[in-house]
Amino acid sequence: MQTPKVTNQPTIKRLPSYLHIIESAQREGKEYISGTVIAEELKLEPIQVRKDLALTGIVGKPRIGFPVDELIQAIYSFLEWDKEHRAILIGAGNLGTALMGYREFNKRGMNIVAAFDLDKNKIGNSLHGTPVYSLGQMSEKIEELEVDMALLTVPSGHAQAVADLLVRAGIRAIWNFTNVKLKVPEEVIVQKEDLSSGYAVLSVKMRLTNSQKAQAGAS
Amino acid sequence: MQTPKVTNQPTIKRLPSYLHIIESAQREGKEYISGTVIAEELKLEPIQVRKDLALTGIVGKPRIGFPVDELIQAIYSFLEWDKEHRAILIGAGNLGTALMGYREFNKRGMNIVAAFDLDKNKIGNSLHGTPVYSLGQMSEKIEELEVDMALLTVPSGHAQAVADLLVRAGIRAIWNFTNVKLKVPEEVIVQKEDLSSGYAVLSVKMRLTNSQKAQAGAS
DNA sequence: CGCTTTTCGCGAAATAATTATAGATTAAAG
DNA sequence: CTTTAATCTATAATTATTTCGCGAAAAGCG
Repeated sequence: MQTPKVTNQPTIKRLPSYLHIIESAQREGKEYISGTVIAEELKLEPIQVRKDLALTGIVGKPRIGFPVDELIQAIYSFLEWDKEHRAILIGAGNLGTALMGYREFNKRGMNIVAAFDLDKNKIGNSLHGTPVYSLGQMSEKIEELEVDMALLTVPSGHAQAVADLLVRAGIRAIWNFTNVKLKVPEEVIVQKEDLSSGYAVLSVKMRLTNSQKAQAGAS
Repeated sequence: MQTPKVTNQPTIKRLPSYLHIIESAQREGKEYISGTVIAEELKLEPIQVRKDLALTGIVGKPRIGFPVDELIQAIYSFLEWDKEHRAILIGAGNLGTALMGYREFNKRGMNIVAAFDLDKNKIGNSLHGTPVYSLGQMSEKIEELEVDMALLTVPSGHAQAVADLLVRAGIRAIWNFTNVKLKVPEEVIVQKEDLSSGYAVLSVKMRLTNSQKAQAGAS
């Protein structure tokens, strides 16, 4: 396989967790890490880890594993986390503030350069080092700051209206933390972060576990 | 198929978004909704929506669709969102506070009955109506309040230690919002909410779009 | 009423993702 | 220097998930 398909979503979603482990191996001074070790840490199959890592193009050495530094670099490059992604955040409530304070994003190339809100008490101040502007200044700032993406953390009632503003201001990628399905032109990328879906999975797992226990008790 | 497999994760993750649309149809007074309409709203294939909904056991009528009230009830029941899930939250920072204020959880059967933190200023007060206790009171309160699950929103450095406490206190399900892979006994369910994985997907989408544009420009 | 259209359900086909197998490579032990 | 065990790659097989094709049901309409 010369160029494996790069659109395997499950694989892409696993890469950050691999990165975590590989980086901690790096901190421990290890030069190599094997797929087996990563798999054990994450309770996955070694074969799956190796296949996922193959996507980055790095080849491992039998008996010792993959070169840590190269692997980290390759994952960063695959995700374009080695380049700066300038982001803005709209809605500086609790969730928005939490995201601005999330250090990991910085390491992953995301730079939240400005936040926007309606709250007069927040406007003009800064949160976790990010200046907060009024919504009215958004278009202007998007241009001025050369923004690549927007994190949307407004109350759901305002989500679509703000998304429309963002699109008109030229934003091409929106990370949507609201529970609203946004209607945007097809060339605009929307990544929806859906808390309910995680809760749904958890709920079903709990139900299955409980019914298993009930069965075990009955038999 | 008499009993379709109930462990189709992608399907389960889509159910909440279906629910959203079906409930808004209900608010508009509609008695029936077709898979086609739901699919259009979410930009999915109608066939996929129908197949997913089949999991709930509800049968639709040709030409008009699925009965709204029954469908909602069936999804709730499938996810056990028609029963109360008593939850606690550990780590009343920005993210934790945001989650406590997230009204949708209440509608979905989740009742956050207590929060725990180390911050003296928070302990004794309440946030969004949820009382905040000290971490030391946790085991006691878990028993007293008959808690089913725990939302973990502490700084990653404390995640494993708190998880150990939770397990010892008898918690069987943890919704993990930290970026730490928790080590817990296998009978304990952990649902990890991984922000980085969403960002990874978004990043790759952005890269592909940009390289497409570059190609289009070059040709 | 009979024709047309929409939508459903089922079984089958196609596609995507994971897991298994086989052979090759290399470090370390004997 | 040979053997052993761990790990890799590549290909094949399996399993999971999505999509298709077809016949049937039901509403709307002439």
